[in-house]
Amino acid sequence: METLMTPYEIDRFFEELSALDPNPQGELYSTNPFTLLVAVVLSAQATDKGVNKATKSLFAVANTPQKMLALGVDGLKSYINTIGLYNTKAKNIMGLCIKLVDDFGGQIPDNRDALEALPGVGRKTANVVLNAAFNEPVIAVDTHIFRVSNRTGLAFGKTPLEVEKKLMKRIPQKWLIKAHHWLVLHGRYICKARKPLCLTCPVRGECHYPNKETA
DNA sequence: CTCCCGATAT
DNA sequence: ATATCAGGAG
Repeated sequence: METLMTPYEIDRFFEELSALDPNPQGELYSTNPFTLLVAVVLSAQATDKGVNKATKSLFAVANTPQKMLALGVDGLKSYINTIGLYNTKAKNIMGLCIKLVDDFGGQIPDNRDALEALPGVGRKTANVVLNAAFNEPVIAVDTHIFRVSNRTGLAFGKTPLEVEKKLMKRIPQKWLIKAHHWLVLHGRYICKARKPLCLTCPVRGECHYPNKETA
């Protein structure tokens, strides 16, 4: 049976991450809120490295909804066909651009309901935009944060939404905005899905993951 | 729950 | 060879 991190351990946990990386940045390439939104939609079940490779040339040509629409769905596909699930992503991005132009004057809406009403945008993507583009203290629970939370004992849950609600209650306000990036980066490079680097992990002292001696 | 679906790490 | 990657829609 796994145990939850104590409030004291949670504070230590983020103190450690803060000391190592005081100003954590996302690794998805973007130039404005619109390209951020598109990059996050493309990043579903894909590595950000692979997404960045495609978006570097795409965003040079199309950094607004209007310019994206001008490419046409097949033109867009020619840029992103190295990314998994690219057919549905291309369709969603075109629909998303139409809605941005028709309903929001080409701007990115700043509330979750409007964001989630865009094709291809669910709660996780909406939360990333709210956090990164509008500086709101929300946690977007992706595959990394879901795994890190359940492993370390930061928060347990069977679904991302369940984990998100618990994280919002358990993480002190002062860490909340940066916690999102810290947890994603920690999951990507240390608390990896396959071979977590427990022996050299900076937050080993606070972590409740069993079997970390053998990993 | 299934489908979408290429690149990369192991 | 297969698990995994800043998930979302039907």
